[in-house]
Amino acid sequence: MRKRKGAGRPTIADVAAQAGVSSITVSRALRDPQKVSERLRGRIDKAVRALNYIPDTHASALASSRSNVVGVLVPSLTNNVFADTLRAIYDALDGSPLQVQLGNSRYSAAEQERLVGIFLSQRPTAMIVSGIDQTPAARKMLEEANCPVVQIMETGPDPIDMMVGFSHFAGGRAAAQHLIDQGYRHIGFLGARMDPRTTRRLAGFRRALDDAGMFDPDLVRTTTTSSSVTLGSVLLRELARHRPDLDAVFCNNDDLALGALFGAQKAGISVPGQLGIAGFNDLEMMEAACPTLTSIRTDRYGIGRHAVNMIHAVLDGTPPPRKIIDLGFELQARQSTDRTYRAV
Amino acid sequence: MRKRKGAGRPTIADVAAQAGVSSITVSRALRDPQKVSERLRGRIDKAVRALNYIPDTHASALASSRSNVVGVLVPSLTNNVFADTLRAIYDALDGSPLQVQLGNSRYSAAEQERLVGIFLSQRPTAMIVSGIDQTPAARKMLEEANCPVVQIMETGPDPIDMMVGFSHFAGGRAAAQHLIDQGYRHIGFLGARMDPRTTRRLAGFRRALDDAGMFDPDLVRTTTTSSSVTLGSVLLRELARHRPDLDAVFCNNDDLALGALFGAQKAGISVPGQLGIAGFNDLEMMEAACPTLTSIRTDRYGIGRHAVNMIHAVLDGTPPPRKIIDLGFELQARQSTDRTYRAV
DNA sequence: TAACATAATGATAGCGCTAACATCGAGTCA
DNA sequence: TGACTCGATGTTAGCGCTATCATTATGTTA
Repeated sequence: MRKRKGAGRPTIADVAAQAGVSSITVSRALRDPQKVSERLRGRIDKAVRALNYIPDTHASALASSRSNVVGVLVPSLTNNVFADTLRAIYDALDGSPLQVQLGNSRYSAAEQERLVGIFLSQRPTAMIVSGIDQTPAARKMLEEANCPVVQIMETGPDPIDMMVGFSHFAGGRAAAQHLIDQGYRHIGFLGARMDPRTTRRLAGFRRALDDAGMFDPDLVRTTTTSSSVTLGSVLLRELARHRPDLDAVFCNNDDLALGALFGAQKAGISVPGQLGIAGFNDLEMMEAACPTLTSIRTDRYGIGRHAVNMIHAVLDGTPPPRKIIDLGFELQARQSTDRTYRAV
Repeated sequence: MRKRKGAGRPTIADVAAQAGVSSITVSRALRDPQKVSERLRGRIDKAVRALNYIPDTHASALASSRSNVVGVLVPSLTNNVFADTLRAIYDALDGSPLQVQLGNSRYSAAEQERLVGIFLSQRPTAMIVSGIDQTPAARKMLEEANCPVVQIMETGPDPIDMMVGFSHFAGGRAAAQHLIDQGYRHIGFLGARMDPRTTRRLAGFRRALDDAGMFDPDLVRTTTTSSSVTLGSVLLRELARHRPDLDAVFCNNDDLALGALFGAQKAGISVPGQLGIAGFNDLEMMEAACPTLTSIRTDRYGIGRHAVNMIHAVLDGTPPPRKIIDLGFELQARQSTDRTYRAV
């Protein structure tokens, strides 16, 4: 025979037969129970349970040309920064029928492009992508995707559709300015990975130091390897050995800053007396450290929340008033950059 | 008219028309290029690019009753432990056509059950779920899912299908035994969240102390709130104030252990001289800390890798020889539990 | 050269669901 | 009472793709 077999699972027709109704009634009972009388609803529920029926997402998406997927692309799963944003996205999507489809681009624009293609083939309800440095092809696909698109983590002049983030340049600059204001004069930079955002932090750092006539390229230590506490410890000790006049470091993230603290402790350098340390993002541990560590607080959770809210707004037909939301940042000045602080 | 509109995107038929071939040839050219002559392949590729054609996953999945989704359920996205495992899963799936669909159960068995239902409705190729404490309904669904299922992070006697992990009980016991062996006598326990796995670590801890006649429930501090460095710092100081005889703590994860170190430093308690500290998981920072922190190293990356390998094996028709893989753990004894260690 | 593989392509009919329209009975109101 | 609304249910025809079989062109062998 010419028949296909399917997956062998019970279908909506099986449920309909068992309940003695038509398939469409089952479909309605499942999607919008109020449209079906209580009597039939009871019979249908019973049949669903009896057959262990699970509706087929793909068939549903195909028939309605509507999926319930929100595609989310992040460059890293290990980085706490994105974990916070993801948590916000999951929280904000809670209760809505939307499902997250998560992609990990591993800090590669090419990989992001590949994933954009794969994700769009699911006809997502919306897309959330990290950063503003998409490849031209990825950008084109997203522009033509016919769904809301939110770029997160950063702001920039030319959104694909919508944007939520903050200026990493301004953050880096503020951190450097703080160190200058605290009286540090030989300020170094420790940077790992050097993706577009950390690069812009460095640019902001440099601008502040340039403006103060204090920039010294020899005090900048960057690597493309991924960030870690160990790396921060190593980089700091290298730099301190190479340049004994170093009196402060801005670390392009908090892992490095924590590592720098440990590195200083191992090298017998007192923080903040001999060395000031500032990080970026203000992870929870910064406040708990001893001494407490200065950082630039960023609202990762807010970024995720706003991104989902913008999407909901568009889907509800009430597009948000502003296409670009800058959530800013906040300097958290703590003991590690307080020259008047003396350890207990 | 009775026509539906679809999503308005180009379909495989549009590509076929443009290339002057039949749809099925386009389908073949896209899925298995060798089956189509070079001449047609060229025309088809051109048409695909010209129309910006993106195939529809849902239609494909429906027609072939086969999706390329691997459903992965983890209890947390913020926890580094799962981040490592996820990274391994993504890495191991690289190059295969399989896509990860990630779900966040937030440490709730009920939420996990709900997500199992949602995920199975996508007819996944395989499922990876965290833990062994599924609800009966979730377990039943997974057993009947007709796809490979791997339970990860833990081992237990009764797998749904396959398992990769290690014994948290044994890990907790080994940590406690180490502290006993190092000569500590008033050993406390700091625990956050207290999900099934951390509870089993506590049980292992207790067993070791019971066997040594040293268990003191008053030295156990647990909370159901989620783990953090700050929490570790707070719990340690509370416990040390309440019980000045405390001479060591086993923290049910590394965040708490790091916090305990900071808490001790703030309280002027020297580590390891006055207080030994051991953590669990051996995150990268443990080796970088000052003093370096003892922990139980677990192979989170290996868990993810093995899970995917098992799935690939089953899909290739060569089921793995063992249904349960215990990757064990490894005690990393460092300065924080070395009573002979003196700070520089 | 007949008989038969083999490769390349096509026609057709679903996959399991839902949009769009159709029907039917019960109430409503002038 | 007849015209009409309205809610509940059903019929039909796709959504965009691929499994399955059919066909045609191209060698290959005895």
